[in-house]
Amino acid sequence: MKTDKQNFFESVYQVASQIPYGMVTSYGAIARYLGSARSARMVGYAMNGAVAREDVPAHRVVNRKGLLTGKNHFGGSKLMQQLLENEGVRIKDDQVVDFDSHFWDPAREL
DNA sequence: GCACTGACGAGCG
DNA sequence: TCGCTCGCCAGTG
Repeated sequence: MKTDKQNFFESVYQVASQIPYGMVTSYGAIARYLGSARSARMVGYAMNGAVAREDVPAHRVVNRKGLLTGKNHFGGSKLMQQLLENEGVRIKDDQVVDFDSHFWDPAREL
């Protein structure tokens, strides 16, 4: 609170909330957009609190391999997969099908 | 106050 | 080409 570090988390939430419908991005992409390309782990950590926020579609954020690494944090169910499939994103073996086509780069779009 | 962990990513062997 | 290790940054024990 009141710390600049908090701004980092807020920035992650804002970027994630700007992800278009049916699109996905990676932690590293967001981290790079924020200026800390090597802080992808922090982005994932920030998403931990983003799940509690409806304004932040954390299910649209996956790792650079398109793997739903965070699905385990979505109540321990396949909710994350279902949410993505509901948006037109096909999931195969916990991985985004045609990830490259659904990839949304904040640094490029924003 | 120190050390380990963690929804990752890139580099090196 | 595949697998392993190191780096980053903040939070928690």
